[in-house]
Amino acid sequence: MDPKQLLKEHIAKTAKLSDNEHDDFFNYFTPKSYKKGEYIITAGDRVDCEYFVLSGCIKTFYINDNLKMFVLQFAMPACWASDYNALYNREKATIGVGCITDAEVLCLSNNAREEACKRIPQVEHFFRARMTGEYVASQKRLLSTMNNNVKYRYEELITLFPELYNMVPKRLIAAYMGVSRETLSRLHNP
Amino acid sequence: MDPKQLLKEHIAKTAKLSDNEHDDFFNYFTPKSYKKGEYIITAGDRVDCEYFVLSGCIKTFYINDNLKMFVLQFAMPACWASDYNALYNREKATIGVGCITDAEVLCLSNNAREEACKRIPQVEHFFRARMTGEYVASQKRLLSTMNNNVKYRYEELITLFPELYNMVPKRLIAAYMGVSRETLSRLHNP
DNA sequence: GAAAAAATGTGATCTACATCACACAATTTG
DNA sequence: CAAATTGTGTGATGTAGATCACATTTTTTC
Repeated sequence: MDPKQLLKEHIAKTAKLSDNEHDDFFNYFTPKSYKKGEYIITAGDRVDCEYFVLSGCIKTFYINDNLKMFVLQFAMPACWASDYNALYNREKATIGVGCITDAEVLCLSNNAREEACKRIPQVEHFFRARMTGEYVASQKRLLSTMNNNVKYRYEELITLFPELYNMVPKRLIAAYMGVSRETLSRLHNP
Repeated sequence: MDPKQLLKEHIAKTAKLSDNEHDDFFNYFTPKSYKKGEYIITAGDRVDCEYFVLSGCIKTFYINDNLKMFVLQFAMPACWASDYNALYNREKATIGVGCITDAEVLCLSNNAREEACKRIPQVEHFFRARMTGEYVASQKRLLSTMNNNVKYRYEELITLFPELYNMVPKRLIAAYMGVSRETLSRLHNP
């Protein structure tokens, strides 16, 4: 789909932008393309942008001291990704962002977002709604992690996002659920 | 501390309200008092308000089908608490809110917040910043849960919030970490 | 301040998942 | 298309934390 249209429909779910305002807002973004396997943010980087996914699939992840990876998010089209702690608090990245497939994104810098929020109240409203939604989703995931076993959570995930089953290697899905790839593999034949 | 002043200083960390604007905003709140053990929100309720804690300690929690409780948050003074999923999406509460000690709060209804956000841009800015912060914190907690063992997370929690050690029963701290009270108890003498 | 209720400690046993090890399959690369 | 790389399946074994059971301590209530 046309990038501008995808963004417009995404925003329309929570905020009301006039066509002029949307044109205005859209100009704050810059498009970029990445190849499968490329990294958009690597731990230690200065983080300047958040990324709105147009096509492909992107992961955000954390790697601990033992080099074990945890996936925070699989970002499909019309999702946003970045290291928000680093972005908002001007700290170095501890979260990485990488491409699971070839991907196109729209980049929005911290400064651009803040300026757009100041100039266009409905843009600030949109980002408030977005962050509220992310917070609620993150809490739900935390609860599900504490409450349900691996099998249940795996089926929950694949039911919610069937695309992931073929698009994403199982070891990354295991890393999303915080279990070893062996354990995930053993769910089929118990 | 004076409720108005506590709220003012809390907001000042992320938004700039003139004294007039703050007076205006403050009028949207209504104060309430609760006794230790009382519930502010019970699962199944219609949720109309979020709560800004003035004094005491409040928990937000989820109870699963086996009646096992998980604590999402210990809200101390200058923290906010509610079931945000229910509040924003006009659904019935699945998260409860209860008082660990006697507590005083300021209630802000959904309508009041939205009206204040519309009329006072810096109020909308404040809530955006707040939700961004909550999202980042929630992700950090998820990572810590997947990455660290109980002992580490317990010490992390008590280091960050030493008040909890004496104020909150250990079984609730266990419920916050998603482990049994027995396991928490065994951390002392391993 | 005695009785009841709630919270905590501690042993014994069970279990979901981790880790290690290696075979096999699929995908990428030159 | 052959070789190298990356991903997946599966057995054997180890372990953190759950669960059950009961004793002890602390707090609440009348």
